[in-house]
Amino acid sequence: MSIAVVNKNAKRGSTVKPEPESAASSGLSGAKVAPRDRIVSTACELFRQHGIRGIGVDAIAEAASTNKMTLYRHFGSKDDLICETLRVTSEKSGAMWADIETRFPDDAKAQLGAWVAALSECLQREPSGCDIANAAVELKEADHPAHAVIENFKILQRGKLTDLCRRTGTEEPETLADTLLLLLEGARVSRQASGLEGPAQCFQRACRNTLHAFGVGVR
Amino acid sequence: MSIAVVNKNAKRGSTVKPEPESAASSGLSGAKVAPRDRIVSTACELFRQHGIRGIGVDAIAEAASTNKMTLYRHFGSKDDLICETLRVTSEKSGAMWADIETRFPDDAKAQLGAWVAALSECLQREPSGCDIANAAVELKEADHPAHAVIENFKILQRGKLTDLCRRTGTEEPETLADTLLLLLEGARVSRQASGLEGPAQCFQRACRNTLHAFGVGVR
DNA sequence: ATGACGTGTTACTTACCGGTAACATACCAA
DNA sequence: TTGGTATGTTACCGGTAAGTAACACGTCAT
Repeated sequence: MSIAVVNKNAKRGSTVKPEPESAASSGLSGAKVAPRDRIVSTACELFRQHGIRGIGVDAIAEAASTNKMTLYRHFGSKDDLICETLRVTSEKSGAMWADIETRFPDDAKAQLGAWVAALSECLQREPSGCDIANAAVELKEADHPAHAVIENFKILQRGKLTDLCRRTGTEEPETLADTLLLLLEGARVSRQASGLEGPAQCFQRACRNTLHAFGVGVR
Repeated sequence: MSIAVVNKNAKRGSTVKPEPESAASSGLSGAKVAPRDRIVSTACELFRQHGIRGIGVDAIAEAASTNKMTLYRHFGSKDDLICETLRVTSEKSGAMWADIETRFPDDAKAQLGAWVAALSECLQREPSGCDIANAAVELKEADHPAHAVIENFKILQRGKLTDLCRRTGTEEPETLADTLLLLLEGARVSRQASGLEGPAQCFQRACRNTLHAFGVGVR
């Protein structure tokens, strides 16, 4: 099983102090990010890169410039940490929604167009698919606590999008919203399996076609 | 890390012979399935149930009514076995295509309709998404041999579908095919994360709408 | 009978990984 | 100063996983 060597029970090579603030891969410069936050953001990144099962807590802690004990003081278990990263990811998505709403207040059609554009752009940038959906694929144990977070996010996302579609005045807003969600999830998973030149490349066009078919001409 | 207890270095509980032919979960009755084939079909099943990283070779061998040594005599490594299961899954998909073609010879529109219907039915039946796409999500190591199999399958599938769309006489057959693929992948991943009542439920309707929009009225 | 061949069995090695214990250190507030 | 709190360090435990070695057994063709 060619498992990528990422873990090996971290043993810091150097004895020197690792520069009190090395910003821990999080873009913020001298913001003095607390260990807990470094751990969460690092975990997000590494889970995305290696998969949830593909990275160990030790490696996460080390990459966050801290250690396993501190990690376990903040999160009782790896599962807890997983749930937290999913929650943070959900919140990021919520921020995107808020941003769209402030940019195009009271203009449902423009908001829907912005949603497609934002996700399309995100699709170009992020090589990995939807972290939440990926977690659902990886965590098959039916009783895993992450499933609650996943379900919650999916319901919220679907509700918001359906609502937005409804505000455009289209008939069958539910079908429109679900169709767009299928295209989105499909594009994200397809991007992982087939790259950017695969079916994912037509995500934006497919969305526009769909919107047009539902009588929601954008722009 | 609440890992489902499935492996624990298999130790057969009974000493009695396990009935020379217990059919190893493969429907065939007294067909005397060879160990190799039992292993492959069992692995397909268990990978789907627990994920590729979630099940060990020992558990697979035991579930196939054989043992790890025999498994390793047929497949040099777990990675080899993974590739083989993906190849088998690809072939099953190929069989579906052949079936559709024989049922509606020289009728591209009917074939496309049958494709949607078949996948939709498969979506109802199989709780887990596309095994190939799931493998792509789980195996993040860029150099994993399975990626060649995955890519090959995806290219083949896309080619076949694009060809079929082209034969319906529609303009932009590539866009139609890619849109349908996005809907399919999306439905499969959404079914895992949100269940059957989620966005996946509108897969068939979304496909019909798309076909209609591309001037390919089915039925 | 005699091999060869596929298979079963047991035991082992190596390695990783989640999680914990015990102790040391730094910093901040009263 | 004192003491609490968050953090760092090291070492360890138990479990599981991939992969291998050595040997025993059955079957089938010659």
